[in-house]
Amino acid sequence: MKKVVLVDGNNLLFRSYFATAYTGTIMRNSKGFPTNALYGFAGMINKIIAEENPEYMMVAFDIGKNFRKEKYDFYKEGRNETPDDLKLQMPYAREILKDMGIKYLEMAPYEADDIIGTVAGIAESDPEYYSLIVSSDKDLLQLISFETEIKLLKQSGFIRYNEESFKKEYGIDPIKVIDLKSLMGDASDNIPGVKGIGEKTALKLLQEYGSLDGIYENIDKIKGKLQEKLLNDKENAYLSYELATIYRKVPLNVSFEEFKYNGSDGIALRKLYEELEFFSLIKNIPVKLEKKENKFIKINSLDEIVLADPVAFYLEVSDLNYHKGHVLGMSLTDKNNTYFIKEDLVKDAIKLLNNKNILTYDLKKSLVKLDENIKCNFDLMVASYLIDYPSNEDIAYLMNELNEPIMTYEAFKKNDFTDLENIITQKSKFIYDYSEQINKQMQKEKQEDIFQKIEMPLIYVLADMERSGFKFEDSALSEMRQEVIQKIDSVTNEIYDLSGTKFNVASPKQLGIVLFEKMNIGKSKKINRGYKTDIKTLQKYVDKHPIVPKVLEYRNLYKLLTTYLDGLKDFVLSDGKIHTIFNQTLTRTGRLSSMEPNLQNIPVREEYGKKIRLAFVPTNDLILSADYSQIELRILAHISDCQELIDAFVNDEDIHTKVAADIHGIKESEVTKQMRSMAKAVIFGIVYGISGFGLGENLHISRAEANKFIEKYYELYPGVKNYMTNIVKEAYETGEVKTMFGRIRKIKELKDPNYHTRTMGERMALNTPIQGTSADIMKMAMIEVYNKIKENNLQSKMILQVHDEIIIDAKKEEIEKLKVIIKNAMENIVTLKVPLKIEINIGTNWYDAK
DNA sequence: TTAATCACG
DNA sequence: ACGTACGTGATTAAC
Repeated sequence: MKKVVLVDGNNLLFRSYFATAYTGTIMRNSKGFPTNALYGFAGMINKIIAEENPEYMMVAFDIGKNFRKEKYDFYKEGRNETPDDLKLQMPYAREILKDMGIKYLEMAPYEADDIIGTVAGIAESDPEYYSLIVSSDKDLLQLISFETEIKLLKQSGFIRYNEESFKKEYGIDPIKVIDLKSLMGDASDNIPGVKGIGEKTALKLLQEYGSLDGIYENIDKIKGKLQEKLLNDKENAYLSYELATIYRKVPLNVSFEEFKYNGSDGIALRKLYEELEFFSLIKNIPVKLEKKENKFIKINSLDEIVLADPVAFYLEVSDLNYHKGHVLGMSLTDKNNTYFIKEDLVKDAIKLLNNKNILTYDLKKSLVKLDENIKCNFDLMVASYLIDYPSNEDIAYLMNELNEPIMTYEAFKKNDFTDLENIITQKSKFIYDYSEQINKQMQKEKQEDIFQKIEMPLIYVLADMERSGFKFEDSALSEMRQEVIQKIDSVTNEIYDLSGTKFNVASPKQLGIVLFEKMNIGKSKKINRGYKTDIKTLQKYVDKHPIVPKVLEYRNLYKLLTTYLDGLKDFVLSDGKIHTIFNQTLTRTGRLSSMEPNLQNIPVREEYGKKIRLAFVPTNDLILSADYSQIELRILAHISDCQELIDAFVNDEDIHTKVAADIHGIKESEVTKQMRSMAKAVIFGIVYGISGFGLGENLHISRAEANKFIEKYYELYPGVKNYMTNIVKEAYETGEVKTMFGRIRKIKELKDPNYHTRTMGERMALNTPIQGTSADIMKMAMIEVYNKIKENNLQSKMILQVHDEIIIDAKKEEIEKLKVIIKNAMENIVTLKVPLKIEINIGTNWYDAK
């Protein structure tokens, strides 16, 4: 028998609306459109699908006037008007269902209950089908029969009733729910029932006399007050009977085949979820199993593979962190065939690609995992990144964007990689089919140079760095860890003493209440969940109350402990090293990012935290660090063509001291430390597009004073001011900005109607050419350093990049050679109007290499 | 899952 | 009148 799942759509919508609306503020998308009910609704539907795996499914809604109301004015009277915020969402519930591929029905003047009752009735008369009704409305219990079950939703979870279990619990036949309701009434629907009779009494009467008619036929046997109540309200009882009865002859003209559930239209549903901003749901969109032919050859031996040129390959690994995962399989596609290659043949199969034009997605993953030198010409992930297409580590995002729906890696993994062969062969086929199109687009947008000269060669460099890893000696930190734990303990106790209360200091919410309500140490901006308690806010009161510096100390120590002392050791693999993953296709400016763990934010600014770096040690002999000195400012001087700044760099002046001297109109020798650091803040702020307000906040000076600084700066360096004006203007005209080397960043924010968003776009326009050019230069330098190390047959390894710094795990006898190679590569990789300058430091660990 | 916080350049 | 410094990732508490 085939199961038909019948869902009470209105019931689900109301439930999910009121589940969150009571708090007063409801979920909305960024345009302010209410979405709370829809979010819950979509979630519930997903859950039903997951739990019931329905072959047939239908959702019923109320619509228009209903006949009960027409007949009895009081029906559902007194019920609160449906909130506008919920009404607005109702049409979208239908849209969601449509895109999910689920049939829905609505027909005035009938209610959802009537439609469900009718359909369940049809199923009963057809031996092929049986029904499962999903709702939290007990009215529907009357529909339970030998072929109709109900999943009654509760506050959490549900109870499933069939004929037997219902009888057992209530002691009456399901159909008698109508009689029950005619006696007890229903406050929410304003069904009167018999006054003074509730569920308990009504059930007892029905168990004894069978039905409403039975009760009145035997009314003489009922004594006293009860009899009086029943006689008084006899008319209401029968009226209630009529109202409570689900009408099961709605003139629907449907067949069960229309209810067949075949999965969602992934593309349309994705679009809709994007509009509603249900990003978490997008990831789990169940994908319709494509019936389209996905022909591939599953090979048992490599001899079966005959490859034309070019050929696309795709490698699937069992974990997004490929350092941890293992190879699941590979697929190859050429103009004739697609092959599936099982895990044990992968390493040999990859050799068949020698001397061919190779296309793939995420080459770095394959290089790291297979440890083979694969000469690949085209990494679709990197190419997509350059033209602002989805370039997630999961190819599914790009495929979905280009209307080749496939389940996300997350869903695939959750599904234990079921259907591996089918899924991954689709991926290599996709790479084969779409690479040319993306390549053309890349050429059109003039990203070819960045792609060929920077990003593709960089993949090999990064793969090697990731594979090398950074040796981590956790034992070097054991003393520090003990000390930090002990300090946290004592600081916590001091905080308890000073505040007179015990609470979780790590909880911003609790801390806010203690500081700003209980102790009243000052004022703080109220935010969503309480008071703002970040460093900037707390520092205002650092002298006001001794608890404040203690809280700051706690925070500092807690961060060190959780993120670094405890956090890092979990990433040490069996080789005693930490292998990060560099994300090459994530940032909007062209920088890299590092994750699992992030090795680009290891403490350095504070002496104590910096000691974490003691644990990062060489596998060779020494750690060598080479960092660009003020690269972004040099780039600013170059692209703004500001002669004063260019001269300062050419003459190797201390730029911050010079600017401080210029601003104050004094000699450089007269510049105080404070003046210098203020100038530094101004210079950095300018690069970020700071306002007088922001600078003032930062330097603890008035906004007017800050403005004066900025004005003065512009006056002294008109080229910079000029650059800022021009780049923003250009960005507005073209909708994008470029780095010196032509890398594009599109800035949609500039077209946003929101003022705040637009000004943010302006600051991006201002900053990106600088940050991005710096990233380009560093990438080129890395490639050069890497090649030179190879050419010279050195054993030393580049292992890390931190935006303006590279780290080498160095052999001590290679140090002098390395210094020359690195200095030459980094300083001369491009020629600007200003010199590029690096500093090199060497130590026996990362801490000492500074 | 999201917000708050804080580590880095 | 508005809101107020660019680019990242990890952890925890709170929802």
